[in-house]
Amino acid sequence: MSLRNKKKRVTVTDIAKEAGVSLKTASRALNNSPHVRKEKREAVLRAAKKFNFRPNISARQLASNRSYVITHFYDNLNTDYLSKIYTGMQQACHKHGYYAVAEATDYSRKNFIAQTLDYASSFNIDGLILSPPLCDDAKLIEALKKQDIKLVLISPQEASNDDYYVFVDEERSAFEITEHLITLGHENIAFLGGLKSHKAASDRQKGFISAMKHHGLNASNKNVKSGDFTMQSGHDAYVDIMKKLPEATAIFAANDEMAMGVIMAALNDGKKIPDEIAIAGYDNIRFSGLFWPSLTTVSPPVIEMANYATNLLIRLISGETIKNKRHEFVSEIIIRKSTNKRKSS
Amino acid sequence: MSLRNKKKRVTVTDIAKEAGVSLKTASRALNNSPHVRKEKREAVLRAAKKFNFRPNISARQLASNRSYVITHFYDNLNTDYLSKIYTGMQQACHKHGYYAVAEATDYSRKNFIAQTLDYASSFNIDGLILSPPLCDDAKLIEALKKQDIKLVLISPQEASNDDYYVFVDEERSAFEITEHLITLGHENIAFLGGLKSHKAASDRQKGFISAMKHHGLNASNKNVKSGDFTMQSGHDAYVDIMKKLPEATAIFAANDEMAMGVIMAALNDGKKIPDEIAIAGYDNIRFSGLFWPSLTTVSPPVIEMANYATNLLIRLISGETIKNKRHEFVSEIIIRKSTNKRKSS
DNA sequence: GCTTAAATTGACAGCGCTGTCATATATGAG
DNA sequence: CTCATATATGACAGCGCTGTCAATTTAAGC
Repeated sequence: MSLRNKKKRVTVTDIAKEAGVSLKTASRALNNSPHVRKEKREAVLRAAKKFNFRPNISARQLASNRSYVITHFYDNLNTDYLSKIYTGMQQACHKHGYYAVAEATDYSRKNFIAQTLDYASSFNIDGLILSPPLCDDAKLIEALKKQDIKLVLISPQEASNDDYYVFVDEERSAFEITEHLITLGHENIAFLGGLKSHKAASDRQKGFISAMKHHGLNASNKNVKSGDFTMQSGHDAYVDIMKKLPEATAIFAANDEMAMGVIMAALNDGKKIPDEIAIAGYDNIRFSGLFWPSLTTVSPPVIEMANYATNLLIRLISGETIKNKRHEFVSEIIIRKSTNKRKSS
Repeated sequence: MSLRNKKKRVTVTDIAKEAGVSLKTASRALNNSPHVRKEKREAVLRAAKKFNFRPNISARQLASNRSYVITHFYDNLNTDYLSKIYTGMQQACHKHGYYAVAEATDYSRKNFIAQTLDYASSFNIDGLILSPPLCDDAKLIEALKKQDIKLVLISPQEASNDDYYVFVDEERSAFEITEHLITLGHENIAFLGGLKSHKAASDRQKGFISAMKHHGLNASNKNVKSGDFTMQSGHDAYVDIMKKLPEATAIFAANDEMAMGVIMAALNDGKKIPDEIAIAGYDNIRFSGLFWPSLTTVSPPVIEMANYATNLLIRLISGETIKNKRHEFVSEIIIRKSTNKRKSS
């Protein structure tokens, strides 16, 4: 059994001595407790800085019966998305001395809820971030709450009055990117949507339609197709669109993968992109910037959302009462090489 | 300050009582210490199971002056790769009661090493996983070792005699996937390589050439091009290849992104894939399976590598002496829709 | 200035576990 | 069967911090 070299650690006791206060007062000052006189607080903070003090997280965990661990439960294979969430969590956790952990779960498993609860309690998790699809499982959420585990949801499909959550206005972004195409001079624009059951997809479609109407453009059945979010379906949709709406000069797909499928079909069809046909996507997956031509798309601020959610969670764990249960984010429109001014033919 | 409900926790003391042994013996049994008689060990384990005992990690951390945290330091934007490493670490950490943490660093920062050391010591990290490019920074590694932090490297470019590392045989996989093309009947195969300074890329090129030679096929300058790993460069390379080697019926690119660029250029060129030209890539990025046509490629077992590396690290932390410093992995060839039998024209 | 309430401070115990070291028990050699 | 050696076990302290609660100081009211 080898042990880490016992370099003498700087402890709160050392800081307290240096600052001329008691252990407990030093602890309070270090933890931003409001019940510390200003001069003492400053003395403590000065001493901590001088000694380059780092609190021992394990000791704090043990004494306070909290884990200082925040876990993101997910069941999702989109590593792009997961990484962004993790990054945002990390940023927030760092600042407050928490650990961020990401935990894959198997949503389809029979006793999923029981296993999840078991995990959360055995690791003594303080707070949980839930992303789709887990954030829409009312039973899971209820069970977790019963265990007194704090929760923040990311992009739930249904807004609940009881839950804290962050979300992004999909309709607005779809409106904006459609408007971008219109501003470029496009008038015959097709929309390629996703599954109807998917709320985000239908929000995006709403945004498209209202932008078209807002600008006095046509948005009938001829302009709107449905895919299943795969590249293949984007490819097939292009063929279909060109049959029914050959005058189209722009296509807006409800996700990047379909947009890429559209691009490939268009190239295959001998069209120049973006000059003969402009193509926009949605999501800004990592590959969108690497694709060729790079894709104009909507970029949801996932990192910021996760950061905000984590901060919120930490405040909840600390016992703060927070009125505002929801926080809205706005996506950024990223203009790349797949869209351009309509060339008058 | 709200506190977690104090449900009575099951502690080692409870287990010890139930099993009729001392606290310490129970602790030993629970930790697989060899110095426990069989019957007592079994009694303890039975009691632990009966009470559904979960050790309190914080207490263990505090008492043993170890953090039970393993961190992956990286400076890499490839979220696919990072997620896989994290998954592998998680699997291993779970089994041994460790926490897995992933930490982005900024390698280009001036005082990078100092900051990294500071981080590692303040979080009391027990062990570190280093991936490219960090795993090739001799100075960093030396500094870390001086702090008595255990290290395992993933895929370092240079094999060191002092370091523990896992790696994958790139040359062999490139050989195999080339052979796959040859078996399909292709004879005029082009290779699209990467930057020469990149060891993996040149290993892949070696594999290609030796497979060609092994089967008595030509592998001259005409067959070998260089790209820069981007999709755009794959596109450009296709045009170039078709100029110099118009009889080519297959192209093997040293990474998936270039392979996708090749596919797009080929489609644009009016070629049917895979019937008129077969295309293979390398890396099996997430998008390879979603691409259309889906990409035949080489899939390095990143999760397994990270899992192994983490297990190794945990053993090192526990003080085991391990002779074998290196462990080799073999990639899998994944055959999808971008390659097929050569159609005799 | 005196009383009362509020804010601030500190002494102390103890979170649940492991390391140390002394003690007890088993095994082997002769 | 005895002594020496190896192996197994347990008593105890203490890791560094926070919660509790009582003691002290300060502010407020009149």
